[in-house]
Amino acid sequence: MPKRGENIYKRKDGRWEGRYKKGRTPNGNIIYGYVYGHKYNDVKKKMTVQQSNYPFLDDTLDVYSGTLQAWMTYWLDILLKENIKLSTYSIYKKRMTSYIFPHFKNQKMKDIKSSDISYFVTKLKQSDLSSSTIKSIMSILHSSLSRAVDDNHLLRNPTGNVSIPSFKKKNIESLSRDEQRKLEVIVLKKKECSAEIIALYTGMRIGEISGLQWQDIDFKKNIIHVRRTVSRIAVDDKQQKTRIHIDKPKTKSSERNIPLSKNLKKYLSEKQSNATSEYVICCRNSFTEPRIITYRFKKHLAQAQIDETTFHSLRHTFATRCVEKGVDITSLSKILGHTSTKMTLDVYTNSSWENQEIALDQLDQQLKV
DNA sequence: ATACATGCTTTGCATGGAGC
DNA sequence: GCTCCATGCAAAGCATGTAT
Repeated sequence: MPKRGENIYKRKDGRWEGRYKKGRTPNGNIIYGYVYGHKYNDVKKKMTVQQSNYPFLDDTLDVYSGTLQAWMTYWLDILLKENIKLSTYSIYKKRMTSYIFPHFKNQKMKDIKSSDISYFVTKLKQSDLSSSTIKSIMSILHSSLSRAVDDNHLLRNPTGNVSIPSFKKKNIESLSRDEQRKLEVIVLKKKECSAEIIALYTGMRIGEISGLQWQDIDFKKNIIHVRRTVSRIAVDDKQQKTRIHIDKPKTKSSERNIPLSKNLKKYLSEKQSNATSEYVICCRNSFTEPRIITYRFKKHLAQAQIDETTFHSLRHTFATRCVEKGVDITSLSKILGHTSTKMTLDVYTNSSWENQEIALDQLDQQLKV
């Protein structure tokens, strides 16, 4: 039976058709040859015969003669920049200039062999970078080189079979009901609007809360619009090394509407009446950058005598409470801004046994015997 | 169903400075 | 002198699409 990538498919007329590469047009498009047959196996045989006539396709290869550094810079600044977020661009730039360029110095891209890559990895492992950073550096290197291959500037990608050991995922953390209550007691006393309350009752991410403006809250329709994220990213600037960046949310599906529940509505409209800024979470009459929100959060945790945890765990807490209350997974996904329920399930299937029991009870109620 | 490649966001840790 | 915020650098963690 056909396998993915083999390029053999069954046609509507009942025949099998296989395609093999014959060469490339001047602008890099592949020229295919075709074989047909009534049986898959016939086609496969014919394909192997034909393909052996075209063993190498490098006649149209337009080898890039510049340095790795020149290629990667072109790749990032010209080919990639429009398609990625500024924050990603800034990370890539940093990894390139700090690790990749200093190592490969003026080496030409076409001369780099897998052994050079392995040596680079060895060097990185000897440094005290974490495996996730090494992975990230290597993935940048790998994707820039595979773009060179795709664009016919390089015969093969030397990073092909260099592997980095992966690492384990951590369990998600969320607050227990008791901890949640203790935290709420602390933050509800505050005069200013609390980021924690918003997180606990909407599940919004820290950057989203940071960018939340009063105009995003529709008190008539009872909806919170998630439209902005705030983050601090590294920039190429002599004056400043990092800068606050306000952008659209993480992904398309993150741009979403969250229902505004009754008590939260009451809480928010009270806070709105003495608001001093267009931003909901206010710091010096403007938005509060995520960093400051975490800073305050840690302080509140200490006051509430709750163990150290991350702000993101409030989002998990929200989701956990939703599961406990029997919110279905599809709705939860939408509220959290996941593109599919897959992510939601991946994260919350290992929630506590108690939750699973409740979920099963929910299921059980649908069973009409 | 799971793993991997890639993109994007948040956190950890360190330090410095304005303003009380 | 202390509190709170701001910044810099690095790492960790989250999310998605795609290949296996």
